[in-house]
Amino acid sequence: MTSRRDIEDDRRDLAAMTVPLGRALMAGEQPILAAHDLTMWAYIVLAALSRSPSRTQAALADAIGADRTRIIPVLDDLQARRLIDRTADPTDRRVRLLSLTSEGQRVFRSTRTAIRAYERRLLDHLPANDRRAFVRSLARLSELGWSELVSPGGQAGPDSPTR
Amino acid sequence: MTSRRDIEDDRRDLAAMTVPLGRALMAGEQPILAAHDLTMWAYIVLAALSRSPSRTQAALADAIGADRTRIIPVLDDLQARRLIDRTADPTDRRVRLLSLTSEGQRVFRSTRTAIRAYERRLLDHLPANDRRAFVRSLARLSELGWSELVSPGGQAGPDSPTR
DNA sequence: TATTGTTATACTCTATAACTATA
DNA sequence: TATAGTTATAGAGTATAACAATA
Repeated sequence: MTSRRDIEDDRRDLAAMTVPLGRALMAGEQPILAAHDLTMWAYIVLAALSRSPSRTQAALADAIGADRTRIIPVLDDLQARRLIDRTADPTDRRVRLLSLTSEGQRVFRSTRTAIRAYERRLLDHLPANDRRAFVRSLARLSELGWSELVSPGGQAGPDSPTR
Repeated sequence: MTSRRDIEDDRRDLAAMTVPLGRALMAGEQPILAAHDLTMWAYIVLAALSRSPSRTQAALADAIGADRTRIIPVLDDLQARRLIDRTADPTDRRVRLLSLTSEGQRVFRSTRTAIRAYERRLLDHLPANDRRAFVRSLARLSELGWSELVSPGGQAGPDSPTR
């Protein structure tokens, strides 16, 4: 007879399930983002600034796991479209203070609402209990931080990539 | 008072949690794969062939969501190391029959065992119930296939990428 | 001298197109 | 002519390095 443990172990690796799922989720968001005239990176920036304004671009890049140099064209565009404010700090003119404009907030909220509707349709494939546990677990693992994810309970492990 | 629904909706997007988790899982597997002298793609190929041998390279590429052209150097290497058999089908000499050698099976199994141990340490961060529900849900969603993931219950949606 | 932001360059991964051989 | 496999090339996305401004 086959034990419960054997059954559970007969599955794909977590990475082999998680990575393609992530790609599919990004692809699923794509048309929604396009309908709101946002790129993925632009949306990520708006989301980060909606959580909290940022005092430097480097801090923002760090918060979203992006390279410092890569968000610059994104910020240029968002600023030109008046979705973010980006002003030099008077007390340290090297620094750029970043925050959402009210229009930026509006665009972000409406985009996120559409994305949540998409996610709800997707999660409908799971029974209600599992659905809650799944989202909760995902959130929990996401909070862990790079090094604990890469080598749980363990030593150093490989460095975090810039993104 | 805040409703349960509001609390649940105050979270990151699924993609924003899933994609970084996937990257971390890949990074976590990296040292294990290196210790077994395998690249990620080599491991993916071994895993696919362990599930079922493949009659053509194209079918294998398709099964693992890879480009036909990209697995070729991987197969060259695995063959040179006697981890896979790769012989021309006598009935159609265009075709390459692919299967694991017994050494390939051994390497794959021992690598997967190490990866499972890593995953277990990681999943220890979740309560036992959630852990089971999480893995079960991940498996369920993974079975859905690209188009259902991208536009659940919906229309066409963007094409699947080659990988 | 150190740091923020920026620009220019290089690199990695992936996809596309062109070629060979079989059918 | 169509298909499997292969090779060579081009493209996207990303990271690295060098630079200007400010502290």
